[in-house]
Amino acid sequence: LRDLRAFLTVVRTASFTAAARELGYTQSAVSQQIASLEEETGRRLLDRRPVRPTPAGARLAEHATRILQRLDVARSELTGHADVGSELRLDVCPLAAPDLLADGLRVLRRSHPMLQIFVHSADVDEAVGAVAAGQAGAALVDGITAADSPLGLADAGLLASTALAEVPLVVVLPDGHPLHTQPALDLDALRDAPWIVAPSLSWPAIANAGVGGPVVYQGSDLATLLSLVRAGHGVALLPDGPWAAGEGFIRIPLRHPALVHRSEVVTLHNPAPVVEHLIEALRSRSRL
Amino acid sequence: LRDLRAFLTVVRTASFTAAARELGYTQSAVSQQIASLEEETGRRLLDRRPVRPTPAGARLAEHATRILQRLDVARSELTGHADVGSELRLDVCPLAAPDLLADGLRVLRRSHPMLQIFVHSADVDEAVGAVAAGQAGAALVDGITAADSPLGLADAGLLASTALAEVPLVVVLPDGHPLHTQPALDLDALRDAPWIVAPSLSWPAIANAGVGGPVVYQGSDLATLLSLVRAGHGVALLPDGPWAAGEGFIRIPLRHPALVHRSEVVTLHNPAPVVEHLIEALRSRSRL
DNA sequence: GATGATTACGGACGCCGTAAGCATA
DNA sequence: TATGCTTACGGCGTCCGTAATCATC
Repeated sequence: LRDLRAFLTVVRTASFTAAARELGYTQSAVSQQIASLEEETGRRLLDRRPVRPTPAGARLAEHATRILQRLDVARSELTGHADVGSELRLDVCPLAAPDLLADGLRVLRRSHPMLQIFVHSADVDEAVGAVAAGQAGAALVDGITAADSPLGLADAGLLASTALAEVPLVVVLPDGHPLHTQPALDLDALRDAPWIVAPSLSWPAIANAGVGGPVVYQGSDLATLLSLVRAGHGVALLPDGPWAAGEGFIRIPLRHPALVHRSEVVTLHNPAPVVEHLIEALRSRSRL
Repeated sequence: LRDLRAFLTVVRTASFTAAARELGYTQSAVSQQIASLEEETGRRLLDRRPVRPTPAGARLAEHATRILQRLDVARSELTGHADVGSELRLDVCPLAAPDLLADGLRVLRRSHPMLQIFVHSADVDEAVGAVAAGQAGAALVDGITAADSPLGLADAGLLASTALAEVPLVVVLPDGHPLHTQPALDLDALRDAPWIVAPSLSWPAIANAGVGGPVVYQGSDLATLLSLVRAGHGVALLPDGPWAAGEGFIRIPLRHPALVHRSEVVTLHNPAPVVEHLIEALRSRSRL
């Protein structure tokens, strides 16, 4: 039902008028669509002036997003674009296998010299959404999970994902932290620590492992994050690697729970040949 | 798009006529709906005589199933049934926390003496589907996963699930099997073994761990499964517990990968009060 | 009083049913 | 030849746009 699309647009733009313009309708039509939805559900879905979803409306918006996302994907798969044009958008999360990305791009530039590649830095949700919407040809995403377990970023079977890398996790502590002499750490020991979260690390996996405590900063930038750790404002959890090097803090392997930082490449199930080629290049250079 | 519902019904019944009857349309209407879908996608979705989905049609059916499932859930959540009537259907997988189920039912019968409870044995997909369709009030499901990791049975955010139990896994070998003296086993050692799979154990998690080999029997019954193991026809992977006891075979703990058998209870996000009560009873008796 | 959501009403399009056509077992 | 899917066509309902109304900042 196209009412759902109208509803989502209204929620996003917080305006009937703006939504109508975007969808090519009159504001009257949008108003009727929302009224139709509210009558059908028997509940008020939007507060007016300002236009905001009610709790029920927010829940519906969640469902509607997923529904339309899957419709988009279904259409993309069925229309089966022969190949991407002269441009390819690639959404990447900052910590998702950056070394492999460089290799993959090199391969792609050699085999498709005329292809213009837009590398778009994004968080996981944005990257996955871009692939689902057909805006990006592929997404390099990452997250925390158990070894050999998929990240499960999109709805089941919605998108295809290929594992690229799994690296150990390290707890990053400021020098002089009470725990900084430990050879390895359990998350339990840091249960009430102030966590500084790298944006691309899926916090739910950690929260699920029983770690609580106030989050003092949701970093969008690794340098800032590390400087905050250095200043003693909190501790961070990062994939081991060169980006976690520097002065003023110490890296200690995470012992328990047995989690890893995993990178995957996410695409449609029937990607364009260029994208398939990229995936194969990435996969062949992966250690998994 | 109600075309999708028609399409799914046609696929399920393998007949335009039967689908039309079930949906309250004429066969002509259904034919037009399918034609509309095929024109819109530009691909043949069904073979006729016999009526079977083409590969593209099968893929669309997968998407359509999920889409309509989520629509059902959205409607259920929004209409917000005050409470279940005089009946409550509970779908349970055979190995999903059977001890907790017994406790939960006892609590429920005490607090709601007039409630008639239908306990419906089902596999995971069936159970989850029944909850999504509003046919069952809750489902007790199980599967194999890493410790503290959700099973991820439904699409993200579609249903609410609560962890009930996690128990170690044991490899069940016939007496005299070459490996039967090992104190613990890695799955690698059994890579090419003939596996006998308990239906409620999610095979993908095992396959993902790298275990292959032909599956000689997909059991629907634990006694049969164990007798097959006893007869030397294969090896099985089961949650540790009394159901895995008996003569003629031996249980050996699974050491690697670090997987557990996990049970969850799955419901709508806003279940009826009776169901909420059941969940609370289960949760409070759980060790998680 | 202006911006913006709602209500009233008329026209166009889409969708379903009836009925005829056609292919396959 | 019979079953069952497809095509043709007509009526009814749905949905959108225009325009007037109403509410809120």
